[in-house]
Amino acid sequence: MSKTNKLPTMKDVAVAAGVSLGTVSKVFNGIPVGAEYKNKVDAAAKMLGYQVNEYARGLRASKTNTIAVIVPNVIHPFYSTLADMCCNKLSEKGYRMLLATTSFDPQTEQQCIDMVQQNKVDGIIAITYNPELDVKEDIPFVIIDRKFHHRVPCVSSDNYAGGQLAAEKLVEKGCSNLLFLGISSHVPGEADKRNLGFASYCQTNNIKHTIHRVWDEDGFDDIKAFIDSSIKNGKFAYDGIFVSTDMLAIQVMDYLKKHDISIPEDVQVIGFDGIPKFGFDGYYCSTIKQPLDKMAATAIDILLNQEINSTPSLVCLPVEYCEGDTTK
Amino acid sequence: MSKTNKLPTMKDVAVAAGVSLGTVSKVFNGIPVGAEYKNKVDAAAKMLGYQVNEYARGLRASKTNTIAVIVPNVIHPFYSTLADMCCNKLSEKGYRMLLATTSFDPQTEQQCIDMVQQNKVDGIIAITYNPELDVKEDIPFVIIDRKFHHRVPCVSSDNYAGGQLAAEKLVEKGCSNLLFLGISSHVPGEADKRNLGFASYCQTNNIKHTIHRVWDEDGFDDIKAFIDSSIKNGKFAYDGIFVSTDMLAIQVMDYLKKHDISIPEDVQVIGFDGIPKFGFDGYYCSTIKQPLDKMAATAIDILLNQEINSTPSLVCLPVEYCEGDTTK
DNA sequence: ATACATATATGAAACATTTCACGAAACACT
DNA sequence: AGTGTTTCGTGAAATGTTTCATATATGTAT
Repeated sequence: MSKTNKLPTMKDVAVAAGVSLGTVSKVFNGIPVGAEYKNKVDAAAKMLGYQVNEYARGLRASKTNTIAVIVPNVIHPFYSTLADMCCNKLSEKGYRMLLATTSFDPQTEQQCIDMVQQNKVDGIIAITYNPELDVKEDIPFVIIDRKFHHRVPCVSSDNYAGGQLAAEKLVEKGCSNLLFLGISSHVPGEADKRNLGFASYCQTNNIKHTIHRVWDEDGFDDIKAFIDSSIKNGKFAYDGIFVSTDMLAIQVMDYLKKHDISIPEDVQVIGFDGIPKFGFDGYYCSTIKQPLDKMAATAIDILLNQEINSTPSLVCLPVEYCEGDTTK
Repeated sequence: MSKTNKLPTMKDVAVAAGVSLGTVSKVFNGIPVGAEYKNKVDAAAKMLGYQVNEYARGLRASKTNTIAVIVPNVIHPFYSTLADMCCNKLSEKGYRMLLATTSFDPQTEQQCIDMVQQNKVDGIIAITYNPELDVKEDIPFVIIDRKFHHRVPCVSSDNYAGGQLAAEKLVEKGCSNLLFLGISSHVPGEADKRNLGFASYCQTNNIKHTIHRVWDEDGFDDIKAFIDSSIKNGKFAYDGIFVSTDMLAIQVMDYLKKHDISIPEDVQVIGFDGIPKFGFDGYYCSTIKQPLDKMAATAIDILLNQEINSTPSLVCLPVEYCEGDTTK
C-alpha cells in the first residue's frame, strides 16, 4: 500500500508549472493551449501524480463521465452479458458504469431512474418494463427492447426478422406443423414481435402453424397444460417449436422429455436469445441469437451523440441463427 | 416525461422553509434539530421535490455513497451473482454501485483501483489477482477470495472445510480411490485451500487419494492428458473426483463421457461453487456451494464499519454440500 | 432579577473544478 | 509607426454541499 496524504489539486499543478489555474484546466480538457504551456502542465501533472477529481468536475460542469445502466438483474445471462459489454465499451470510451438492478419491479425501476437522475449521470441505458416511467427530458436516455416513448430511442434486435428466421429454419429442416410458445408481459415490448414475424412467415408460405402465448402471471403452468393437451397417444401434435426465449425453451424441452418426446427426432426446437451453454462453446438449443455486443455498442453510441446527430427512435439490429443440437 | 428546468438546491429549501442553510443540511444528515424546524424543512423539501446533489456532497464531505465493485467480468455466474447481490444489498443501505471489470488483466486491475480511488468512492470490494496491487490506505477496501495484504480484510468461503467436505461426501457415497483435479493460478488465493482440505481429510482417514493440479497457462489440455493416462482398458483409475470448480467439472465430465465413462456409475464427481443449472432448480453437478449472499453481505458490512469495529483480517464463511446428479 | 451554562440555529468559508470576461501580446495592414 | 484584429493566458466567480466558529435563545441557580 502506498501512503497517501492529500491528493494534488489543479492548483498544485498550476503552481508547480508556473501557470494559471485556467490554463491547467484547458490542458486537461483538450482545449488548445500553447505547446510550451501544455508541456509545462503535463510535466507538473505527471510529477505530482495528479488525477482529476470527478466530483468537483461533476459539480461544476455537470459532466460526470458516468453512465447508469439499469437492468432487472445481473444474474440472467442475457442481462449480465449486456451489462458486461456495456461496462467494457464504456470504459474504453473513458466512462464509468453505475449499475442498478430493479428485479422487474416497476416501483424500483422508477426509483432507480430518479436516483440516477439526481446523480447527474451523463446518460442512462435501461431495460425496464414500467409502462409509465417518468423520465426527465434533459438527460440522454436509451432504452433496450421496448419502444416506450417517442423521444426515447430504443435499441433492440430485429425480433420480427428473428421470428421469420426461426420459422424459415424449422421449415427448411423439414417441419410442416409449427408451434410458437411464448410468455408475454402485459407491458408491450419489442419481444412481442417474435411471434408476429413467425406468423408472417408461415402465412406467406402457407405453413400450418399455431401461436400459443400466455401471460406472465399464468407462467409455465399454462404452457404445461397446453403441452399436455397437445399429446395424443404419446405423439406430440407439432413437429417444430419456436419458443420465445432460450430459458423457456429449456424448460419446455425438459417437460417434453418427461413425456418421452425426443428432441430433435420427434420435435425440433428453436429458442431465442443465444444464451451460450455454460462450460461449452455451443448453445443450450438451436437459437436466434441477439447481437448483444452490437446492441451495447449502439446504445452507447446513441447516448454519447444524442445531441449531435438526429437520433433514430428505434434501431433494430440483425439477428443470427445459431445451430444447437435441438434441430436436425 | 416531465419537464425539468433546474433542480432545487438546499438554498431553495432553506428559503422556502424560512430557515438557514446549515439547518437544512442538518436535517438531511440526521443531525438533531428542533422538531419545529425539522418539520418546516421536510415540508419545503417535499414541496420542491428536493434531492441532494451527490456531487456537491462528494466534493465537500468526501462522502459519496458509492461503493466500487471490481470483478474480472460479470458473465461468469460466480461473479455476476456476487455483483448482483452486492448491488441489492448496497442499494438497501442507500449506496450506489460503481461496477468495473478487469478481464483478469493485472494492469486493468490496477487501473480500476486507481480510477476508483480517484473518484473517492466510500469503499472498494474487489476480486483481483494482481499480486502486487497498489492500494491507498485511506479508503476502505475488502478483497474477496484472496488474502492479499495484512491490512486488507479478505472475505471468502471456507475453502479448506469445503475440500474436507467434498472428500467426506465422496467417501460416504462409497468411493475409495479419490482424485482432486484443479487449475491453479500462480497468484496464491484462498481457493488453493480446496485441495489442502481434501488432502487433509484423506490423510486423516487413511483414504487413497491423488492430487493433480495444473497451472492455468497449461489449462485444460493438461487435464485431458492426465485423464487419458488414467484410463486403462476403458476403466478409469478413480471412483470419485473432486474438481476445483463447477465449470471445470462440467468440462471434465464431458471429456469422461466421451471416453464412455459414465457418471455417477463409474466415477462420482463433486465440484465447487454451487452454480445453479440454467433454467432449473438444481445444479450442474453435486457441488460445494459458496454462500455468495453471505459473502456479499459480510464484505459490505466490513467495508461500512471498517473504522468502527476491529476488522478481522480474514473471514471464512461456511460452505454447504448440494446434491446434484453426479453422485450416487 | 441577574448571571452563567447549555443548547441550537446561523452564515460564511472551504471543497476542486469549469467558465467567462478581461487584458496582454502578437501580428498584419495601411 | 500607429491602428485594428486576433489569439490566448489569467484570475475571479460560480457550482451545491458540509463544517465550524459565532450568535442567539433557553433554562437554571444564586
